[in-house]
Amino acid sequence: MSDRNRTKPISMDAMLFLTDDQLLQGIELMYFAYKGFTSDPDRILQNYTYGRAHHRAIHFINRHKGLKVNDLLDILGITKQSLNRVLRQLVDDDLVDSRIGTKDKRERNLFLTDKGIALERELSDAQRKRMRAAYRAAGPEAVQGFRLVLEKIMDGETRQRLQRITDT
Amino acid sequence: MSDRNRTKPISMDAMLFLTDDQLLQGIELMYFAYKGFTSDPDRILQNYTYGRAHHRAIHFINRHKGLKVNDLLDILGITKQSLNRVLRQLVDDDLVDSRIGTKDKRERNLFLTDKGIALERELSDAQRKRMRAAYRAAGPEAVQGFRLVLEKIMDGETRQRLQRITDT
DNA sequence: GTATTAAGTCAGCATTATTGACTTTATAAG
DNA sequence: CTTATAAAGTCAATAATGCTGACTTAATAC
Repeated sequence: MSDRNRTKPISMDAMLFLTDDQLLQGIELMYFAYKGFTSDPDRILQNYTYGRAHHRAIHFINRHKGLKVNDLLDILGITKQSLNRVLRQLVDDDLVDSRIGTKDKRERNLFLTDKGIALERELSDAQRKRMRAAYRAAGPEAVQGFRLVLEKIMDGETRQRLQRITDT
Repeated sequence: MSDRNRTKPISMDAMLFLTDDQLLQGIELMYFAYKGFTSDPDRILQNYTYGRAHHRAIHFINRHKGLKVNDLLDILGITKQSLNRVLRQLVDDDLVDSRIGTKDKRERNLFLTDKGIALERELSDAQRKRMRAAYRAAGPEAVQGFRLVLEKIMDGETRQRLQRITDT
């Protein structure tokens, strides 16, 4: 019998349920949970002419009121051309207000209008309700763990980008 | 002062960090984590002619070897016509083997070929690596919580569907 | 023998993303 | 002051993934 076999009776991997199958289960869980997570807004958005892209724009404009177009592009990780169509619709439909920057007039600061705030409410209420129910059912400790793992799954790049925006 | 105010000094919501802002943070976390979660496979798939839809098909055919086309449609929650394009490509490219059912000859049982198994490996290795790192960094208790909350976020319908397939 | 089921197909359309090539306006650098 | 850079916006073409509707083929069920 080798040294290796004698000195590693309980591996770190075993403690963490890190068998390939357990990891695959986690991966699936992530997929299905995300599907549930987006299902409420998706259903609501069907009543409008909007899709997920609009939802995301509305969400982040609400979270970071007055953010610049470039910041939004940075957060979403999409191209200017991709956002353009969506943002133009939202501005045309009077959900988003695009104000010329006070310091630098090239910049546009984005805000939700009252109409935009109303839609944001409708969307996030549904999503919050689901999260609240899940949190309740799972309990406070589970929520702590949930958040911790999600943070670690995120790209480091994304984490930094978020930090940058939040600091501003 | 009303009874209600006196008897509820610390609410269940407060214990669970259920303020609207905390919930919104959880929602964002979910969005960004999912983005990170899919980034590795997405990068790999760019080297092929495939996308996320192909990945999902490959994943579930691997997880439930020999599953029927209808089962796969059920799991993915998409239409037959949507899957068709993807599945045909995978069969044409010799990644998936579609065998006529032994009991009911109308049915097709789906399997990965050696080539399909190789791609599945490449994709899931990357994803597992990320999950393993996140699990390690967060610790066993956090992982427990993570899984518990994700289960609760899922649609009840989805949970039942999964159960149905797993039992088979 | 007819109805139903499983699978597969074709056509057309919508959403969301991409790249490339520009324009306009405003600020920064020389 | 002129030129370079930067922020925003636009047009066109393309791709991936989903949808609905309308079918066909083959096999099983009644």
